[in-house]
Amino acid sequence: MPLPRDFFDLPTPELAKALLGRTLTFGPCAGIIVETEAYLFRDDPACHAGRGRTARNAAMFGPPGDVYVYLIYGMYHCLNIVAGPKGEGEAVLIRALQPTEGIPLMEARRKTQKPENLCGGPGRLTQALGITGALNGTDLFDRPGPELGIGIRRDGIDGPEIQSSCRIGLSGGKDLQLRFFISGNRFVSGKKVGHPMDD
DNA sequence: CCAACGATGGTCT
DNA sequence: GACCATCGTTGGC
Repeated sequence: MPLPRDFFDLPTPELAKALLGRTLTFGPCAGIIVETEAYLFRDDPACHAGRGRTARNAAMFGPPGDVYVYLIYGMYHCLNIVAGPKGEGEAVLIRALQPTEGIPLMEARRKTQKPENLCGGPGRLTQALGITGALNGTDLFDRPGPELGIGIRRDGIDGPEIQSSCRIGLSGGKDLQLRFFISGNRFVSGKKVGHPMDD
């Protein structure tokens, strides 16, 4: 079952937690979301939308459930789900998946067979699923076909135990506890930072 | 195991 | 020209 449109109306940090344990699909590949980060419009120096709308971040100002994809370090794409009230410019970064479907294709794209390295990181999971900037500004609901396009299903891990920590790879906003992940899941990235506080 | 570093290109000042 | 919401490799322990 795809998640309903109003599922994405939760406050952004709540949505970041609610997405954990759900299944992200793209084409023949799928995985369970095990790690996310929230980016807020207010008082968040790391948020791309924080200093106004530009060509790059325009998709962040769309309605919740839209997709925001950007290129980082000239070679990797990062996948976000737009959140918050429309126009606020908030989003949830998808940081890691537990691969469940289309694993041979992921292995070919990632050039590795090590399960933790297929989707364990924001750049890795987009590479494994074949997600590029072409998806920027699309949404999770209007699909070209039943098994095409990007979507999020309800099935996966029920009632996961969630932990939080500071976010990864930032210069500003390090004090905010806006990274969320499923406790003990081996596919979570950045285990160095995994010193969390409970939720 | 882990720290350091370079690749690589779009975006913004 | 500086800055990245990253990752793979390298070289040390």
